[in-house]
Amino acid sequence: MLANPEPSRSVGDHPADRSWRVRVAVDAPLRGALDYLWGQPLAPGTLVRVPLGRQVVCAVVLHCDREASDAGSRPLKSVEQVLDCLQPLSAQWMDLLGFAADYYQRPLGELMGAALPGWLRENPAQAVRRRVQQALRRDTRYMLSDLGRRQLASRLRRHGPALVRLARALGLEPPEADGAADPPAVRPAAGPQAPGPAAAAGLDEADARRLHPRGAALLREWLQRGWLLAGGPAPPPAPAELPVLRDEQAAAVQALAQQQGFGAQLLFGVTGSGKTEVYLRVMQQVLERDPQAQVLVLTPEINLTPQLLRRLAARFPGQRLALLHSGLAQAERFDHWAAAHHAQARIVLGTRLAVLASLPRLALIVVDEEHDPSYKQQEGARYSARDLAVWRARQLGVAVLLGSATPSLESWHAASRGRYGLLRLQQRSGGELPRVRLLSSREDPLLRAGGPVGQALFDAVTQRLQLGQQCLMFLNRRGYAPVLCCPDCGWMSDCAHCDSHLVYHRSDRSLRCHHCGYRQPVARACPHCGGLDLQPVGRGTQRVEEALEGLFPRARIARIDADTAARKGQAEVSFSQVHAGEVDILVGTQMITKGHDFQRVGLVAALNPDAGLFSHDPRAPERLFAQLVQAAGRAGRAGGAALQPEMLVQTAYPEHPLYQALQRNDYAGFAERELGERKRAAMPPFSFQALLRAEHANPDKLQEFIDHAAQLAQGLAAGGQPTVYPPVPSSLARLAGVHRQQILVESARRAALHGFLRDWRQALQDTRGGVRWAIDVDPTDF
DNA sequence: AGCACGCCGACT
DNA sequence: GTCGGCGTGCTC
Repeated sequence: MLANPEPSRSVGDHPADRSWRVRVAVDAPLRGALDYLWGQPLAPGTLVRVPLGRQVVCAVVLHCDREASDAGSRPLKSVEQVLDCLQPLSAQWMDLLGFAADYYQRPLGELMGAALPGWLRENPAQAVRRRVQQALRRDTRYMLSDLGRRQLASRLRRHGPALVRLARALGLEPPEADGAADPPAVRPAAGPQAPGPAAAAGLDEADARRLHPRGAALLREWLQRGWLLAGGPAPPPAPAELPVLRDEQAAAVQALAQQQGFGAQLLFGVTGSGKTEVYLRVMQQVLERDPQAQVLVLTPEINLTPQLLRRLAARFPGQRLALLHSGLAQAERFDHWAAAHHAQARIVLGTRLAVLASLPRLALIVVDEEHDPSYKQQEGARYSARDLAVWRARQLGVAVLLGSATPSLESWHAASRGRYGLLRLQQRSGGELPRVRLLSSREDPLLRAGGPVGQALFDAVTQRLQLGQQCLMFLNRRGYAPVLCCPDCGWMSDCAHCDSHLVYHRSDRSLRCHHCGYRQPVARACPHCGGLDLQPVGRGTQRVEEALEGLFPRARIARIDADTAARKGQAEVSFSQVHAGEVDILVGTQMITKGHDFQRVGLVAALNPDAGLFSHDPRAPERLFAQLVQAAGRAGRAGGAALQPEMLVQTAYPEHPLYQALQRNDYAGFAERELGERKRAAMPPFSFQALLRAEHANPDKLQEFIDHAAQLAQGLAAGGQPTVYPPVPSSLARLAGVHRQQILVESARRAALHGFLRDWRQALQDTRGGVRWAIDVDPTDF
C-alpha cells in the first residue's frame, strides 16, 4: 500500500477494464454520490481522481460492485486515477464524516473536501506520489518494535553484515559483546532536547540506504509487517526531570489511567493550575501503552499557543508531531496530513479542522480551552469541533479530555449530570490568583471628563509602575473611535454597505468598516451639512493608547490588536518586548489575553466590558466571563512580588451578578445562574436549536424566500415539533450590501429537530430564486 | 462550486 | 451587427 513502486494505471479502453462500478463522493455541492467504472474493485475509502463535467476532481470511494448493465441509461465515465500511494481512509473515518454530513445537513463530499488537504485535491496522482514519498521519509525515523526485535534477532545470523548494521542502527542489541560496532550516521531527532544514544533517534530512509543497498525498501517492508515504529519510542522522560504533580493533578492523571473505553472528562482548572501538565502525562500514558497510538490535541488558534507547541515538542522529542491548521501552506499541510494519515505522526496538534483528520491509530483526544467559540466553524459545514471530538472518542472507545477554566455551559451541564467526568484543579502552582476589584465608573471624575481610565485605575497603574511592574489594558474595540459624529446635524459615519458604523482610524486618517472591509479617507467636513467639527465618539485601542501616553508620559506603551498584528510578526515582536520588560503598559483587544503568560504583569484591567452584559446574544455573558477570567490569568505567576497581582474591572454595574461571581472566582455559581436562565427560556442545553440563514442583495427577494421557508417550516412542524420562530433580520441585517434574515427552530428532542431539518432542507432545495441559504445546527452566533 | 447554455443592452 | 450581463441547470 505504502509507496507502491508501480505507477498508477490510467484508464484503458478494453471493456474488461471497466467492469466494476465505483460509487464515490466528490467535493461538489451534490447531495448524491456519483458512479464511475474501473477495472478492479476499489476498497471503500480509496482516494481517486474522476472526471466531473470538464474537470478532474478528487473523490473518495464509498462502495464498489459489479457493473449493473443498465441498458438505455447514459454510459458511466471511468475513474481517471487511483491514488494508491495513500492508504484508503478507514471505515471509522468514513463513518465520522458520514455522521457529520448528516448531522450538519451538508453533502458528504463537502465535508470530505473540508477534511482532506487542498493540495491533495488539486494535484494529479504522480505529484501526490512524489510528495507522499517525501513527506513520509522526511524527518521520519523508524525504530524496532518488540515484534521486530524478536523477528530480526532470530534471523541475524543468517544474514549479511549490511543487514546486521541496519538492525543495530535501529536499536537491536548485538547478540554478543562486539565492541567494533561503528555508530551509524544519524542526525539527531528534531526537538529542543533530544540527546541519548544514536539509536534512540531512529533511522530515516536515507540513513538506511547508506547502511544497506536495499535499506529504504527494507524499512518500508518492515514497517508494513509491524516490525518498525515510526517516530521512534518516546525516550521516557526521567521522572526526576518532570515537574512534581500536585495531588489534584495526580488524581486527574490517575482517573484517566483507570478509564476503560470511551469517556469524556471535563478538566476544570483555574488558570495556572497545570492543565497542560495533566494533558502531557495522560498523553504519555497513552503513547507508552500502545507504541503506535496517536493523540489528537485541539487548540482554538494555533498561532496563539506557541507555548503548547513548545511543551509538546520538548516532552516528546522522539515523536513526530504533525500540525494541522489553516495557516500552513497547502503543500506543507498535506505533508502533515499524510504523516497523520499513515500513523507516522503520533501527536497531531491542530485547530478545529484537525478534528476531521485521518488518524488511524487515534487513542486519545485533548480539547484545550474547550469553551472557545472558535471551535465552531462559521461557514460552509458549520460543525463544532468540540462536539465532533466527543463523538469521535465515543466511536473509537477512547478518552476525550476537555480542558477549561471556564467550561462551556454545555460541558458543565453534562458534567453535572454525570455524562462527563469532572476533574477539578483548584490550586495554582505558581503565585496566587489575582484579586479582582470592581471599580464603579458611575461617579468617577476622570471618566466623566471623557478619559478611558478612572481615578482608581489611574492610582493603581501609577503604583504598579512605581514598583516596576507591567500593566495590561484590555478593551474589545480596535481603531481610534467606533464612530465619527457631526454635532451640528447628527450625521454619523455609517457604512454604505453594512448596518454598522465606519470606525475612525487615526493612524492613516481613514474610516473603515470592520465588517466588510470598506475604507475611505476621513472627511474633513460633514458630508451632510458641511460642519467642520466632526467628533470621534467612543474609544478604541488607538485612542486609549493615546490617552495613556498623556496620563503616563514616562511609561513605555505598546499596543497589540488586529491592526498592529497585520504586519507579519509584529505581534510576536511586541509580545517579546513585554516579556523582556521593555514595555510598561500593554493595550490591546482580546489578542493580549491569549496564550502568553507574563511574569512581570502585576495588573490587568478591563476598561469597559459592560457591552457583554446586555447583548441580544444569549451567549454574550458566558463569553464575557471567560474573557475576563482569561485576562485575569495573564497577571504574573511569579510569586514573591511586593504587591499581589490584581484584575481591575471598570464598570457601571459593579453589583451585576456576573462581576460578583468573577470577584468570588466562582465559575460554578456563574454557570448555575446562567443554566437556570437557559432552563427557564428552554434554551440549549435544555433544548436543541437550528438556524436557517438566508441572504440576498435584493431585500424583496430575500423576504419572499424567507416567508416561503417559514411557511414550509410551519407545515412540516405541524404538532409543534419543533417550535418555529418567525423570521427576523440577522444581527447585521445588511452586510457588504447583502441583506440577511434568519429563522430559528427549537425542539426539546434532538431526533425531532433532526428529522424536521431533513425535510425542510429538501423542500428548500427545490425552491428557486437565487437566494443563498444554509442551515446552522447548534448555532452559537445569532 | 465550476462551467455551460441562453436570451437582452451598449460598443467597435 | 457582436460582446457580455448573470439566471438556470448539470455534473455519474
